[in-house]
Amino acid sequence: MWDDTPVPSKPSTGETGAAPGSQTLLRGLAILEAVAGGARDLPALSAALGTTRSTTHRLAAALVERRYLTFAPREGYGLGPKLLELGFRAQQAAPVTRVARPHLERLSAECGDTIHLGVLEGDWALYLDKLPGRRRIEISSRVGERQPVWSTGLGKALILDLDETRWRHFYRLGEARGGHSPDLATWLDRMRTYAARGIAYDREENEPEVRCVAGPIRDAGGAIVAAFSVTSTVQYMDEARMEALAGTVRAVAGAISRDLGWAG
Amino acid sequence: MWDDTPVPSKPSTGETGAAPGSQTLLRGLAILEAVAGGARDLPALSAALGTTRSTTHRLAAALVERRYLTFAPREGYGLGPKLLELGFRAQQAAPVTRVARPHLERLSAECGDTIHLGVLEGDWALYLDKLPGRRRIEISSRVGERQPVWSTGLGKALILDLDETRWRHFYRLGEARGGHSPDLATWLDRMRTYAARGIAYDREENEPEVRCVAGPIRDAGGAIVAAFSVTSTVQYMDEARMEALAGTVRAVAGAISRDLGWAG
DNA sequence: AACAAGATCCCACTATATGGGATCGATTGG
DNA sequence: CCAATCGATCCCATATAGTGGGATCTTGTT
Repeated sequence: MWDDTPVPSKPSTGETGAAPGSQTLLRGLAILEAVAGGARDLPALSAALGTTRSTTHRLAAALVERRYLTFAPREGYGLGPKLLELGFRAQQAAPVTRVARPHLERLSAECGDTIHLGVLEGDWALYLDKLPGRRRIEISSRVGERQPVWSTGLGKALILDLDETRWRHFYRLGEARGGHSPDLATWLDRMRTYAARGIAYDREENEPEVRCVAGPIRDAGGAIVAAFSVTSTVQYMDEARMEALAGTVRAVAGAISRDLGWAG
Repeated sequence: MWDDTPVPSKPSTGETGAAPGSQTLLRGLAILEAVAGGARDLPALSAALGTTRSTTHRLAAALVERRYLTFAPREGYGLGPKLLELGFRAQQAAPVTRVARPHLERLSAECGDTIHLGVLEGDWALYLDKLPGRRRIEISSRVGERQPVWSTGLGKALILDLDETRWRHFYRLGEARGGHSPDLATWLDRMRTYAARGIAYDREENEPEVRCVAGPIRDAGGAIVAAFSVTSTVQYMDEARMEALAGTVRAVAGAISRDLGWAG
């Protein structure tokens, strides 16, 4: 379950990064994403792609025929069952998801907060699963999406075992794309604390009002292969609750890890 | 196992349904499905598509670049995070799934059998969700897949409210594609019983050894919008257990329906 | 070190996708 | 009730975008 993001190395042909030779395929995928983004009818799709009705219609029709999209006369286009199937398979491909699910369900029922499960994919934290939680607040995150490692509790839990050189690397990645809240020294200092306790926090460092507690999941070899986080707004997450959650999170993380063969 | 497109004996009219004009897109989708089917490297993909290395590579590269596939030097291709995201969204698009999940999780924990959630899509039962269960037996079904209505417990639960004319229609669909176990009269008779009790069974009618109990889920208007089934092999499902499960299934079906606004 | 297998790149040819426009069906409103 | 509108679907001449053979590079194997 690894994937490194290739860095565009050809400055000659322009910055687009779009390797030509598959226009039709890319347009088809763009349609999928446009529909996921809420486009319901042909004009909307044409606008999103910048193609004519004809072309858009032909591609959309092919996607419907292959069940990647659904089409209903009065409602327009929707995401199709084939995506359900492929998405489900992609999720099952990572054994972590299947093993962690029941544990996280139980935790979710118990604490009522939003729970995320994720892995390290290249320099990013990739969300594999999400359990919404009972509160009416909506945490804006999506399964399949990438988040910066340095700023999220989940990301920090994923790199708990790495050395300081690598920690700096992740901090620098964040620096490159916009200002940080904490300076390097503070951030490293916190990471050291998190590493020592085997739990990572996020105290509104990234998003105001949003706090979370995250724990690392280890495989049989003891390596961190995934992490999960319990997220809520500050009103449900005072210092006392975070401390209490730390214990729970550590216990659940241990249970999942043991299911993966971890002996620690 | 395969999503087959039936090949007509007479290729005169080109009945394949493949609307030309999107070869590249269709090939790209075929790659996705080949990878889902286990193809790991370029030669395997080329063979599955019947295209040259070049073409296959270009399409696969585009899919990797768009995160629909992953590629790792030693492991080859895999389904990518984008599919996770789209699949998750497709699932959330049906509110039933979200509402039913917690109830089904609880039921799953309680009974340990495989549970399916599905809706009626045209003349088919479409699987929306699947909870594996604790037994080591594997029920071969996939989320996003379609099953015949007439032969599965889930399918029969979906059409419980329809009239006999429509029942006959579904029975005829099955007849067209291979022999039935029960004759029409028997089948209709059973359907009447199921309808009267508000629960559908499948007593190895479809697959030997496989039995299930299925219940209908109703929306605020009382219409059946989905159904779920508890499936197991006959060794875990004697008559007594089926009777016991009927009560549980009816209760859970009612609870989910009430969450959807049903007042019954 | 030479070999083998797979991935990646390149380029001339043509099969393939493109978009303008015509058609058709359903909704809206006058 | 008919006219106008909007969206979906179909058709076809054109050139553009995709194809595949082969060269090249990378990585693991004997």
